[in-house]
Amino acid sequence: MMKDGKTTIHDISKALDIDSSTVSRALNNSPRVSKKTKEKIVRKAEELGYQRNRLASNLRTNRTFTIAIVLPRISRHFFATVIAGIEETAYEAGYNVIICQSLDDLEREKKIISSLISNRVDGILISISMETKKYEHLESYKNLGKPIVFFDRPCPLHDCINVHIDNFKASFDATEHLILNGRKRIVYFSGSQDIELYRQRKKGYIAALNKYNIKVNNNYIFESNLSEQDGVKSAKNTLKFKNIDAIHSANDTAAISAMKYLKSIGIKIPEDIAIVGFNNDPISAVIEPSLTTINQPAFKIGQIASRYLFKQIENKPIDAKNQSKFLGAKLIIRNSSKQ
Amino acid sequence: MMKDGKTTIHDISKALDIDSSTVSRALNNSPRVSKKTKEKIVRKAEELGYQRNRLASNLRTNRTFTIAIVLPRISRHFFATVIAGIEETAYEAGYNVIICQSLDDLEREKKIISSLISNRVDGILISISMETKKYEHLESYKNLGKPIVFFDRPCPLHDCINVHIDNFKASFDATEHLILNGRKRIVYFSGSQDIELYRQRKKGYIAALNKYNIKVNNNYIFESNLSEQDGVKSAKNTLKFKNIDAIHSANDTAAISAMKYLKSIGIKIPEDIAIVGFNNDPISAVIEPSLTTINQPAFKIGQIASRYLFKQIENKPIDAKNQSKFLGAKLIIRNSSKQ
DNA sequence: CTGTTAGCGCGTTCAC
DNA sequence: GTGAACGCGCTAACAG
Repeated sequence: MMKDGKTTIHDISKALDIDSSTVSRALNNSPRVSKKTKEKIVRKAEELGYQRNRLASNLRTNRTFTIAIVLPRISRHFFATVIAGIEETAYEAGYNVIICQSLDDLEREKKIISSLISNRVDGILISISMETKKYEHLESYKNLGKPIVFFDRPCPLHDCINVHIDNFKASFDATEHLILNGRKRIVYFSGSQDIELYRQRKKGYIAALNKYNIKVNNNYIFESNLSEQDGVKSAKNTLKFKNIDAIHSANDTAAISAMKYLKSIGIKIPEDIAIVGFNNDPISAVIEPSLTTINQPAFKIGQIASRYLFKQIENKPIDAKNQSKFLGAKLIIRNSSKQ
Repeated sequence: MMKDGKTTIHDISKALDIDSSTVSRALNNSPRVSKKTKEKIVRKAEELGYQRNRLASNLRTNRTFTIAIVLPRISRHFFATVIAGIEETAYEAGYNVIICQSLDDLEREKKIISSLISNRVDGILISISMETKKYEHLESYKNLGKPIVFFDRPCPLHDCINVHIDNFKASFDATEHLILNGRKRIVYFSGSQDIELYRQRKKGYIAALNKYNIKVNNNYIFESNLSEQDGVKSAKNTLKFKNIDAIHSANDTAAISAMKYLKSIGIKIPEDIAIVGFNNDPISAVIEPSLTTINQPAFKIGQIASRYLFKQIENKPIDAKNQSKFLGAKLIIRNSSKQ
């Protein structure tokens, strides 16, 4: 048959002289339809090449079985891996995934959320843009009674789950690692202190210095957006000091580009200088095997964040106080209403 | 107001004592509504925090402003970059993007397509799974009158556009490059010859040997799925021969893992052996700068493929005979009905 | 267990 | 230029 895939439940209904509501129930595997009629209906449906029109059922039920991922940039390895983790979970649970890039642009993020509201996605997984400091756009989504889960970049929005690593600890460990390897004059490439994640990382760096009684030299701390250009710029600034023996960068983008630059001007890494980066990207580990990096369990983050989302969508009980360890970077899961 | 974002056109209709159909027209910017009422309506809509319910409008119009990308694996750098290219174009054109991974599993691909039919996505961009040799599932989508564009992996399905590089030429160039650098005994890691893309690449390899009067030695050609494990296995097989001075791999995964393995057992690359890989991933270029790779213009492929898709969705004229050059890998765009 | 009825929120006739 | 009425395809609510 296959006539355009436009077969509706009414076609089945007519062909079998069974009411369309029964057909609907049967196709939804409702327990309130007898096995026999169910079988008859299912057979006919296949015969006619029936495919449920989800648009109609979405409208009726006000559900879409679609979730959205909103993140700065798909092509960053960390995010691509998070997506893979989410996608796996979603596929198993029967959800579609739509993906939106904010490009770290707040206006774009707002537009995206507005479109997601119009499209009535069942839930949102988001790593907020660097520019996001107010959350009205997200609140207006929440007001629909639909859940948001934040990953990577924490957000204090009421009654939302956050999934991210323990940035303080990861940064502390990385710095300590350098110190224990005899590096004491450590330049720190910091991210914007408007952002919780980077505040935590900076604190970790400082705490490690304190632990080993190394004086914190504010001149050694460069704050930037940690872009590639920032990495080069910060590397150049680093060279103005004598005797620097390590760089700790709060993200991998800046770490890698700084390293590339330093190599290009003949500085041997890690003999002349050691670098620590937050490794989201396999390049950093490959480009210089001795580079110290903090692995973020990206795939796991995706799985866990989306599982929490699905639980909320399906009104299942959640316990968002768990804190588990993964790959050496402690993973934090918390519900911001509990704070 | 913001009462749940549940404002409908009827709320606006009541508040203004204008019929809802007029409200609908105004919000769709129909020319058949006076400027004044239009303005009044738009103002009220904003005041009430109205957001169109796309579920309803989708049902009515049988359009979704959503396209789907179906590909083997998101986390491969090549595909992640293609996605970024598609997403950019889609965002500009006002489309949502939903992403589905086939994991190179035909059954999964079929399920995905079936779900996309149910969800009435406006178009599909697909890099078919390795297992896909028949195309009924794709045809039943096409029968809805909706377009499919194939990228990376060509497909002969009638009346569909294909976007991919010139695999023959890329492979020829790579082999020639090795030869011109004095490498003559070149092992070739081939992909399955059931797949058009790998047939082309193999032909390119052979053609280059022919050009320089190098005899094709079939023992030097290993066919596999080019996975990481295959890379190691093929590398081991390569070592059984004496005097091999180059490896040309039909994909980067196998090339990289072969190279890692060879390095691990003390073979110096490229002094003892040169390797050519198809570079989809920046790692391969970074891990061994002298590794020769063929760059695929992934972002461009995404942009171009999605532009063709949007044109078809919007019934605009298309010319799918263009062939442009990009980054040294000739890009092919063709409509399979023209063949 | 099955049928009847009604309506999700829009967009589109067709009148006037 | 605007209003009334209908229907997209499906499912929830209520009968029986």
